[in-house]
Amino acid sequence: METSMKLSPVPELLASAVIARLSALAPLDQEEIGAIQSAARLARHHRQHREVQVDRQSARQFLMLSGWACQARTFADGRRQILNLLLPGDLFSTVRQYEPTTDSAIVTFTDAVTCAAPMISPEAERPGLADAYLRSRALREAYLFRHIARLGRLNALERMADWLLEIRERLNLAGLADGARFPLPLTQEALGDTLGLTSVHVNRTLQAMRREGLIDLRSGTVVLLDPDSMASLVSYHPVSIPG
Amino acid sequence: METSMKLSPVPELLASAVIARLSALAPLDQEEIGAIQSAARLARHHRQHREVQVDRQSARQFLMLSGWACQARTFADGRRQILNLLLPGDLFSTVRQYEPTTDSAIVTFTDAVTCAAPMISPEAERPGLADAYLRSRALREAYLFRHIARLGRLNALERMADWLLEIRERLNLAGLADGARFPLPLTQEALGDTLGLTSVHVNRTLQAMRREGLIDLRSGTVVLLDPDSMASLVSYHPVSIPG
DNA sequence: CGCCCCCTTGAAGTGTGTCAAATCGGGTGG
DNA sequence: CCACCCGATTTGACACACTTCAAGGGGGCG
Repeated sequence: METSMKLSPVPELLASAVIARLSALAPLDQEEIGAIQSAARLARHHRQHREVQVDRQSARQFLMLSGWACQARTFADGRRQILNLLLPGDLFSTVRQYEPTTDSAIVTFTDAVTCAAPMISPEAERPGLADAYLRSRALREAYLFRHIARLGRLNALERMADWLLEIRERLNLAGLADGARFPLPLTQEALGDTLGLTSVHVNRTLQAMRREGLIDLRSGTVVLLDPDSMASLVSYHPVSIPG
Repeated sequence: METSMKLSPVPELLASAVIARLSALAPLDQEEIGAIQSAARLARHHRQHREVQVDRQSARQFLMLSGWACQARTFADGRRQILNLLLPGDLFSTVRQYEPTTDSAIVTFTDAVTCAAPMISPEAERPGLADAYLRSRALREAYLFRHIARLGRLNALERMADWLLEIRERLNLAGLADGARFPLPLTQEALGDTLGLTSVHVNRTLQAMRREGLIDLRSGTVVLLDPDSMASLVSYHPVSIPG
């Protein structure tokens, strides 16, 4: 409960992941960074395992300031599939894709903080921010494609390896990975819902990776002990958005 | 080879799928329809099983005038996963998501015809077209999410049922499905690459669906004999993009 | 201290993959 | 018009990756 409901403790720090990520995607000028920081001052706090409700009147797009969340689809019989992971620094929107309420929603894994994404209304005035949003959306699509290929064609070990490498890459962009070490605040059941596996098999897969000396995973933090051999296992290449 | 390389046989007919689909997404005025038809006059023809190369200088986005294609990822060992199907009327772009040439590309299943998507440069001048593009992109994302849920959590029979219902829905939007009957110009191997299965198991699954009286599939045309029970099998709801 | 959630492990079942061979069907050339 | 060919479909037997069911253990928090 360290992320309490009190208002914005130091907005500069709160927005650091967003600023790191977006300015890695496109250079931002001082005014643009200021716009993000003011937006972060109107942050919304979300407790863990809650559905994220944002009012679509205020904005079309939002920023994850901190915490982990996901878009997930739940089937009638309880099966669940995580569609898209939301990490600190990510830009997201809240289109309800399917009809009924059980279908698709944004749910937090941890306590999280979001805010409306600063608008880019006068077209030419904030070229960096517009460009960063554009690239952020392109990245998002690249990761959706990777997710599809992973679920369709990789086995459990490969899925896990590919996914861990992706998460490191994404956290790294937001300045949240320390080399090959990064936080992983998901239960094995949530991992299963992400990778299309049962939690039991996630457990066995993680055990296998530990035995092979590929990872060290303890108390919500993972270290990739041999990222290179993991990458060659699934011929992993970092995504790169041209032009 | 009936789609030959000769230039645009009656552009009005050529663009009919695009016009049907886009104007179903948002009402288009006469000028906008004219813009599509002129764009279709500069069509590019692609032979089946070829990679689609479009020059990104001419446009960012393109329209499928006719034919079936896909974006697919091929792994180093030959495994292949279809990421996104392109049907007549679809709007698509050609970002290379991954690095090497083997990784992700647009490939035709049949002979196909594409053209550059008419621009929407002066913002207010073509509100219908801009809106249609926006909704087209939202639909595309909804189908990507559906694809993910399918691959992650459905078994072979469910995947096939869900996918067939989706294809009918999409073809229907472009005016290309005749009730529950529609063309399906994919080999069982291509179906496998779409659904994350082997062609052998696709075959067995189709046999099972025939035995159950769910489908009639012969010579590139499928008829859904019992769409309702198929839909309840996977709790299928048509996608709907709000406001 | 005790509860609850999460992780861990085993044994058994099953859906899908693999390998291999036969058949079908449409297009081509003789 | 027939013979051939080659890719696509079909079928069977077997292997194995993953699921299911079930039980036990660990750790944090009230």
